[in-house]
Amino acid sequence: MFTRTHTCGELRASHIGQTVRLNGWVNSYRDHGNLIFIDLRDRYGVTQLVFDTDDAKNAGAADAGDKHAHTGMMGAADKLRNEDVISVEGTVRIRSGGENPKLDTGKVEVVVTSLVLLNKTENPPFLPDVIGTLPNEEVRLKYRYIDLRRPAMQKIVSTRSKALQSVRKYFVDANMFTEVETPVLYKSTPEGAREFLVPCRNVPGSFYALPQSPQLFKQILMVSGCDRYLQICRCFRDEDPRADRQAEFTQIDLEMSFVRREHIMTMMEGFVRHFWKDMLGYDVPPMQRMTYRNAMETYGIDRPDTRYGLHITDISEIAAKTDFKVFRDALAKGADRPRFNSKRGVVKAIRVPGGAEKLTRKITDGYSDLAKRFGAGGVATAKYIADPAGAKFDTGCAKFLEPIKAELVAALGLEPGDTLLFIADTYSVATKAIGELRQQVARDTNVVPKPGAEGGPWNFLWVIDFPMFEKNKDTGKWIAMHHPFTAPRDDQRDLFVSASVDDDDTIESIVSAGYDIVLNGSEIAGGSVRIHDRDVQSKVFQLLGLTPEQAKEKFSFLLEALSFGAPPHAGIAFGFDRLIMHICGTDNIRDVIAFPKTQVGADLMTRAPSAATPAQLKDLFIASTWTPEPSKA
RNA sequence: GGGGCGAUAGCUCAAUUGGUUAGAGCACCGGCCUGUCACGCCGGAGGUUGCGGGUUCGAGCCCCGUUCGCCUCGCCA
Repeated sequence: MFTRTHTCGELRASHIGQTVRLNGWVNSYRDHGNLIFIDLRDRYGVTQLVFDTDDAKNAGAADAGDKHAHTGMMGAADKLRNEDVISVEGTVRIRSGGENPKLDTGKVEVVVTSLVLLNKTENPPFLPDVIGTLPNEEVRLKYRYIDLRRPAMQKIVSTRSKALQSVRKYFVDANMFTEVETPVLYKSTPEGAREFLVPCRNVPGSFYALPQSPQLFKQILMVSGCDRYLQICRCFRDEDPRADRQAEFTQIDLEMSFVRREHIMTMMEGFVRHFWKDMLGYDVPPMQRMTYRNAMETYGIDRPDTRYGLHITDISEIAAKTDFKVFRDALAKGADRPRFNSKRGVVKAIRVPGGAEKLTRKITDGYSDLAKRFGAGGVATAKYIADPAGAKFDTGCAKFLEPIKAELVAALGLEPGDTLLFIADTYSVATKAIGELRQQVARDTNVVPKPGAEGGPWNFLWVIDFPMFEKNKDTGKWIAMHHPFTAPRDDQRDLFVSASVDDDDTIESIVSAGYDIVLNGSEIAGGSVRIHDRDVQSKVFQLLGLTPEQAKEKFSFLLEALSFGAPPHAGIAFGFDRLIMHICGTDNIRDVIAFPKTQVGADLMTRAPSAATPAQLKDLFIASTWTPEPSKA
């Protein structure tokens, strides 16, 4: 009936003379009266169809008809509009009007002898064949099925599909991983991200949670002897989204038994190499490694973008030698703390080459606002300029810098024409603020290369040696930096076991066996060697402030499993959506998800979430406490 | 929860510092056109300027509130 013989991207000069049937959407039409061109589109491409009164008759169309009388096939072709779905039969021939080099099928056209209108469309809100600006995202999301017809979106969808195959090829086919599915209805463990809850009808008043990750199941699988586990799984975190983050996202979840850090890093680096080769033909060079401390010191962030310099320098010792109140006050904070302690007062600086010209007063004024958003007091600035009497500091806090000029020039490699930016505060505040500042300066001075997909460098990086714990600013309690099942680095075990609950400085200094993969400033994977020793796991819970009773209530199954022959194991999870973003060169995660959600978790197409009926709630023993706020107007 | 930006025809955008009947391109409807490929030509229809208040002789424009979308801080073990 309408079984096609070819796709719309398939026909070439070699098909000339053949009778073919094509199905697809009307991409555009050019109506010349008794000659009508239709560009027919499917996901493989576009083919030009011709409806010609004379030709159709010559080609043997049963009912060629006449457009002006609105009869037969010509009359029907005259009524075709963009996005109508049609099936046509016809003959392939060379284009007599010259080829169209923009189309893969541009040498040929199909003279239609039979037209079937499979489905007439309403006037669509926008056309997949976008000329100029895309409609705004609200419209694209509401009519997602139209947006997905766009070739650019079709390409992403198929790239994502190919990527899934590539993942399985490496792990399952080549490296003996077993793909295992774990529950989506899961036990609530209210550490970490906020969870989505699912009421349980059979046990009134109780709830499942949707998993933030299958972390504990995959560890239990290791105890089960699974040995090498893979799951391409959906995870749920009820937190506000960002450009590269959705509440519902996909992870490539992995775990291996009988390995330590080096083994799993080698395996995963092999995957990255395979994946980029498979997807883009790119050979990933051996990946650099950077410690967390080095990343924080030099880049002010745990996922450094190493495609550009603008390195951060700690000038605390030099800054102590000048009488600048901003520096002095900062350095007085936690002066008795160890060198890298989060509470120690520090002064950090960035040298911006050529900044004296590139960074206007307006731009640098904005930097203080940026620093304030991250808790710092502001940004001190000074230009270093050429002068007949020798290069000198100018503007900003210049006069305070003259006494330490020689040392600053040596420490920072200053050249005339540079601008210096300073942030002075506690280690944790100054580090974060100047790390954000560095990225803003990079954007302002145009030193960020195009993304790798557009020909820029792919800078892969392992970040290792994370702290085990960090302090929660609000509660003052220790929390696991990665998660509570992360093991201390092998050489830290004695220090860890000896740490007492109230010894903050020691707890802060313990290094974990965690590792992240960072690509161009974006975290694409994170994992760790896991704790496989029940006593070590109990100690972690203790340091996190869980009583033995609480630990048992929440994690008894894990502690029991660890005591019944748990092998050493380690794992990692890749953010699959982010991998696809990099491969496709987009900075919007919604572009790589077929049916994404908005900032408030809404699906604009289906209108989810929606209210439940009283009957549904009654079945679930749920009552809502929500009431609309009375209007203030 | 906080900050920023935005919303005008189906879509993308205009609309002089608050002043006539809110315009254009594309899409749509009608007509013409036999070699186009962003086809062309003639004509037409299409608006609660997101919504609700307010200021004003007069509001798309100013003020307040609100809804929705995007970016972001917090958050994301």
